[in-house]
Amino acid sequence: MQNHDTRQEDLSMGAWVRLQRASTAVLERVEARLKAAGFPPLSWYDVLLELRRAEDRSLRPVEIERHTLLAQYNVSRLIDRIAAAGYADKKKSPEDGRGIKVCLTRKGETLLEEMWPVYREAVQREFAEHLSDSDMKTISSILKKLVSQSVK
Amino acid sequence: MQNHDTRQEDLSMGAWVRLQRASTAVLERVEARLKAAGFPPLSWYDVLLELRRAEDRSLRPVEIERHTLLAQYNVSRLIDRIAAAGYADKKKSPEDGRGIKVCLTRKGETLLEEMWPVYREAVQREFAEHLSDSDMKTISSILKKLVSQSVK
DNA sequence: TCAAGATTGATGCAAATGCATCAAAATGAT
DNA sequence: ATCATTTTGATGCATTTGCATCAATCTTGA
Repeated sequence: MQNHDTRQEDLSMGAWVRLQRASTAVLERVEARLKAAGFPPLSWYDVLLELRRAEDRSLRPVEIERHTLLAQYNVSRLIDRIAAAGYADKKKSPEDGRGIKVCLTRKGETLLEEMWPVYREAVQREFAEHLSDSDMKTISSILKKLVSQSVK
Repeated sequence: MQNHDTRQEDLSMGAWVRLQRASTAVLERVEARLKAAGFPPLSWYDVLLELRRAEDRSLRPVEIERHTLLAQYNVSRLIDRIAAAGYADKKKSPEDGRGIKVCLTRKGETLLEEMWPVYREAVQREFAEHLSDSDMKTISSILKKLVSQSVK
């Protein structure tokens, strides 16, 4: 028998495709609810949330990059947009001449507070409502194995 | 106690975030392998595969839209790119004056055949290898509940 | 100390996506 | 049959992403 038999291959591809379809479908529905409520995309929320979690409510772009899995050039421009909208400030990093610090503004905190109930309900309705608590625990622990894996 | 208690909320949000992170991370790695091998993005493969599965190796754009969850305007332009590269032909639909039929070409079939081993191995290495067969069955059956849900 | 290399963040340009809208054809109700 | 409605597919425009590359600064090792 071959290294990868057909049965196992079907199983992997099926699970793979389902993972992609399910996460895309639900993400689109959640994003649609945020947009319908007049809010920016989820990526803005993610960044602002990371800022709020940080020590002094500020992070360097490179840290945001690591937290969010966004590409460097995307972080750079996402920050520009968020800052242009007044939800964060870009300040020179005191300890690293190359770097900047992205600081959450009061307006950014307010946005987080306003988005949260809408986001929470969207996830509830489009995701959590369809699964049991046990389902969620199960996929959490399985998917955890996929997030940080060795590069090769 | 409130309708949504904090414990349950943490559970849902945790599972939700993990779903998004995991699927994005693995998708990026798989796409990177395809690109490194000189192939077009996965969306091309998805479309061509749907064409090959179809009755006469052709589908109307609206059908592709439904199979792939891509937006209408994205399908329209993705088809243009795929056709421009010679992997499919756009023909007038005989039974519907509005419609077109997208037909898989021989070159498209060849691409599918050439991409398949690379795609298969990418999914194996970046996804399947990290999970047990039982894990894959489990997430398949759980995620199935999320794919087609009522619009509400 | 100082040169080589790595890290950080920005940006010009091309490609892809999202949005709104359009025209053409099909459908359906009267 | 006719007209309003729906469906299908395309497209102009703005936004976002991806790629390659850059300049500035930091780090390391001799």
